This record gives sequence, structure tokens and C-alpha cells, in this order.
Amino acid sequence: MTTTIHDVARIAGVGIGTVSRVINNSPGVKPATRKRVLSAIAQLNYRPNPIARSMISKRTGAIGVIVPFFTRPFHTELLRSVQVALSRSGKELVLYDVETAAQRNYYFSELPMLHRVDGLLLLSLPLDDEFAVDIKEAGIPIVLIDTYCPFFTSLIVDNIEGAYQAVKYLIELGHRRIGFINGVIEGNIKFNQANDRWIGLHRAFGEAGLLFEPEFMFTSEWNRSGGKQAALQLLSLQKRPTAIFAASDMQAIGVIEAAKDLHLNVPDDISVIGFDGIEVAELLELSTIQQPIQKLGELGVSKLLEIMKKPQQLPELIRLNTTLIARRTTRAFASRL
Amino acid sequence: MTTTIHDVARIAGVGIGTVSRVINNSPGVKPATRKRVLSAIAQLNYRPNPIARSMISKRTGAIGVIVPFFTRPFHTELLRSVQVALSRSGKELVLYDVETAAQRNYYFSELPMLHRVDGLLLLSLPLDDEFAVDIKEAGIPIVLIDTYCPFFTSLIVDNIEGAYQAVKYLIELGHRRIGFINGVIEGNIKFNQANDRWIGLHRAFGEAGLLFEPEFMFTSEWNRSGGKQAALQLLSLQKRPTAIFAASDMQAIGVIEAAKDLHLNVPDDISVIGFDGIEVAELLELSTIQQPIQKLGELGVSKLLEIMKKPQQLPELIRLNTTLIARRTTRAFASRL
DNA sequence: TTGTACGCGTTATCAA
DNA sequence: TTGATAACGCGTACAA
Repeated sequence: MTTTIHDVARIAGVGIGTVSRVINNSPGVKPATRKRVLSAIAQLNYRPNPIARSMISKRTGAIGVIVPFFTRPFHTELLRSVQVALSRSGKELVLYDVETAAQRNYYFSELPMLHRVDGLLLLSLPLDDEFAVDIKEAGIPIVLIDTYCPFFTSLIVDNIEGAYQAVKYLIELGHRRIGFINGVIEGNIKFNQANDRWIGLHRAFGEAGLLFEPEFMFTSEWNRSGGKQAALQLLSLQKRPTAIFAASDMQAIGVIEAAKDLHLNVPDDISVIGFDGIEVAELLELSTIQQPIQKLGELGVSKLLEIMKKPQQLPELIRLNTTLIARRTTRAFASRL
Repeated sequence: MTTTIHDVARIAGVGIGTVSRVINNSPGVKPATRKRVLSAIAQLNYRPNPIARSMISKRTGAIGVIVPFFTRPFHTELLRSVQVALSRSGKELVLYDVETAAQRNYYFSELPMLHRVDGLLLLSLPLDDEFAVDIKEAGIPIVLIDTYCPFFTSLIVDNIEGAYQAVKYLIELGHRRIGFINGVIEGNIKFNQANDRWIGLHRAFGEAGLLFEPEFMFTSEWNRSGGKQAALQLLSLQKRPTAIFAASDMQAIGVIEAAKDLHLNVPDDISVIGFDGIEVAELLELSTIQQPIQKLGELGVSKLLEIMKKPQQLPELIRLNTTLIARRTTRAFASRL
């Protein structure tokens, strides 16, 4: 049924070794023979079986991407940039979506051993040391994007600096009562996007000689309704904040919805700034801290390919910068007497 | 280095055949032997090599999804629903993003022959008969979602009916000068989303005894800036439309931006309705024709799995319905004297 | 320069 | 109930 290398060899009147050499552009094939083989290949419309090739070469040409596809548009956009970069390098992308902790653990513990993919890209998900050790032992190349683990090359954005930019900007606009809606912290608390944003906020406050009031901080899911619920509480406080910094754009959008429900005008009554810089933020003219999404994907892929070539490299920690984008949801605070 | 079935057999003191039987839960293994094998497997932390298995079984456990990942959020959301359904069925998802016609043709002609995936899901992309024949011959199961080809099971939404719903709704709101921004038509014109929406519009007009003025139709890319450009032209006409129907939500959002630039109020000066029902539409309170995105993904996957089990089925054409969602961008036309 | 034989890690067949 | 052995389709030493 399926035509194999033997069929080609027979038609071309050569041995399978020669056919293989032609396919792989190995040297030492007489031009005339090569031509015969090539025409046999064309005649039979033959394609080498990738599975059989993988069997010997131990490589599949595919990269596994582990990503919480559904939690935030940020992840989708990150996935896109990864896809573009992989495609350019001729790699296939196998998508491993994790929706639950169980699924994540399954991927972490099984994927590295199965060798279905040549390398792994981990997006945004925290990696426990326990699993990190297994992955290290399995020897599969891996790069972490938007998450950090000391064992592997990790690309992160400077979340502290990003949050600092956001809050400093609000303070400069004259805001003093600033609410903060953080995202829930998953995994290791030491290296964590949410925690870093918390730290950045404090730095900005400290630098301005101000004190952040703990009751102005809420934690919510990283989504719209989470942000909305938290904002409803923040905005119902006796002395409500005049500005809110949300740890993600989707939460910030929830804040805007909450404001609307409470008949508060954005930005007149309340300034809102998000974090991520997803496309929707632009559509809604939301001020935000822009993450270098494209760069994260591109650089992550190129680092991974590097490691796949030279496996013995030391892990790097690469920190990328964020950019403040002031749009229509923030404005100077004017006290209304 | 990597532990194989032979290692397990040696440790357990059995033949590799027995180990294989244990792994695959084949009957006819004495409980005691099974236990010995199992403990050897645990001891060595052995995992069967999927590549080697595929070599014999001729199956990879993976489904290839061919999708224009970048053109519209609609595709991303469709991809999501496909991912969920595949994951539930324990299938891996290999993502083939097509950005150019060349890339699409490459996938269409090579993917079916390579057997890297057990089945193919084609999202939104038109499939020429020429390629369809090749795919048919290669014998790989395939299901088309949001696109149609007579040779294969295809899931489509009723674009004619959807466009009809949209335009009928605008007419019922009292609008008479209705602009239509269609998307560019790719591939076969006979079965085409854009063309069908065009037909649906005409049906609504005809039924109301009205005539659609050709100068009220523009064609643009399926994105925001395309919609915006087209809308700028539409809204600059001598007698500009009082309502605009866009063939996609992103184009509709472009229309809203154009209206804002021209200092026209939506919906007071101009009603806008889109098509797709993507998440952003909800955020922007855009009236739209909702496609059954989740259903498309789920049903597409289940049909594909069906076909993979029983390959000789006749192709089906499954048509799903759209739903009108009236939100804040449409309102009754009140002539202003 | 070319052909043959072996091995990759598994499943399946068949004889014991 | 089990073990040896032959595929699966390919790359690659090695011999010719």
C-alpha cells in the first residue's frame, strides 16, 4: 500500500542505501545514479516515513508547548508568537493545554520521558523543583517563558519594574488612594508574577514617600469577572480609591465594568491601568503595562533551539522590559470640592 | 541510556512478548507474572516508546489541526474548542498554522502522505478539489470545520441564514440605507462564507420588498483596519447608510472606530452589527450574529473520531445555526427632521 | 561509488 | 501461558 524506500530502490535499480543517501543529501552518490533515484521517487510520489526516521534519528522535529491556553488572552498571544517562531524554524508545534493541576502534573512527569517531542516550551506555568529534577534527568531540552526555575533557561519580564511603572505613573498623575487588584498566586511563591507586581507597587509607594493601605488590595482570578468582583468591593469602600491598578488587562476590563455598574466614569471618577498589553486593551483604549509578547516567543524559541544543539549550556535568566502605555482610562486626579 | 522493553523483560525474568502483553493489557498473562513485570516496570520507571509503537500500529495518537491562526479571533476561539474536545479524547494536537497560500498548499499536499498524524481537522480554509483528491487518495481521515468540500464531512454554519438574520433585524429596526462590508473571498466561490453572507443580505432585502444599492457594499480584509477603511468610505457617501452590517466582528469594530473618527455616534447616528460572536464583541457590547463556536469544535472532533473508527462512511454536510445577539450598537432608526 | 546487513523499540505471530 | 522471532521503514556501518 504505502510505498517504501524498497520500492524506490527497486524501480531505480539500486540498493536502499543509495536511496537513503539521496534522500538525505549524503555525499558520495554519482550524479547519474542520483538522477535515477530522484526520478523513481517522483514517479512513485514517495515520501520517507517520518516515524521510521525518528526511530533511528531519535528526533521528531516537533516541539511541545505547554500552556494554560484558556486562562488569559495573554497566553494566546504568547502562543502565537511561539508558533510563528517555530514555524520559521521548520518545527512542528504540539500543543499541550493545561486546564487543571492534575493535567499539568501529568504533562510535567510524562512528557519528558516519552520523547514525542524534541524540546519543551513552558509558558507561564510554575514548575516545582520536584518536577524540574525529573525533567533534568530525562535530559529533554526545555525553556521557560514567563515563568522561572533556576535549573533551566528562563525568560521573564520584569514584573517588579512593570508594576513600579504603573503605580509610579498613577502617583505622578496625582493619585494617592490607589487600589490594587492582584491575581491569585499559583505555585512557588518565591518567583511569581503576582508577587513581583506586589513588590513593584510597594517600591513606587515607598519612593514617593507614601504608604500603601492594605485594605486597598484585593486578590482575584486572572479574569474579567474576578476583576469586576474585586473592583466592586474596592469601589464600595468608605473612601474609595481614585485609581486602580490591575495585575492583568482582563482584570482591568472587569474594573471598568464594575465602574460602569456603579455609575462611575472612567477616567473622570476612577483611573484604571492594566498589565499585559493584549490586543483587547488597545481596542478598549485601556492604559496598560505592555509586555514584550512577541519578543518573549521569538527569543524563547531561539534559546530552545540553541540548547537543543548544544545541550550542556548553563541555564540563563533573561529579563525583558515592560513599557508603560498611557491611553484613555487614566488621567490626572483633580480633587473635587 | 533509555530503558527498553528488553530491560524490563530481563529484570522481570520473562520474554519481551510477555512484557508487551502486560503493557497493552492483553489477556493470557498469569497474575503472578503480570505482577513481576509490573514491579520491574515501576523499578526501572519504564515508559514504552511511543515512536516505536507508532511504527507498528501505524497510529500516532495525534490530530493535525490546520488553521489560519492569525487572521481572526474567531479562529483562535474555534481552535480552543477543538483543543478541549481533543484533549478529552486523549488525542494530541499538532498545530499547523497557515499564513500564506504557499504554506497552505504545502500542508495540503504533504501532510496527508506523511502520516505524522492520524487525522486532520481543517478550519475555515477553502480546499481546492485538486488537493481534495490527493487527500482522498492518501486515505487520511479529515473533517472540515467552517468550510466545505463535497468529498469530506463538513461542518458549516448557515451563513446565508445568519446574514439574513442580521439584515432583517436592521430592516425591522427601520433602517433602509444599510451598508454591507464583506470580507474578501478566498478560494472556490461556490461554497464560501463571504458569498453566502452576501446572499443572505439579498434575501432579507428581497423579502422586505427593498432594493439593495450596490454602492453600499464594500469588500475588505477580515480585520479591524479593513473594516475601518471600508466604513470610512461608506460613511462619506452623499447619503450615508444609517446602519452597517459587517461580515465579521473585527470588521465591525473597525466600523465603530471609523464612526468615532467621523464624530458619528454609535448607535444614534449609525447602527453596527457584526458576525462571529467572539469574546471581544461582548466586551464592546457589539450586536452580532453568534456562531456556535463551541459546538463546531466539539462536533468536528467527534465526527473525525467516528470516521477514524469507520473510515468508509459517506461524507456528511452538517449545517449549524447562528443566533442574533442584539446589544448596544444597534437601535431603531428615527429619522431626524 | 554502491549494495547488504544490522539495529532502532515495539507489536504480532507461532510454536512450545 | 509463555518465549523466540519476524516484521514495521529507515539510517548507516561495512564490505565489495
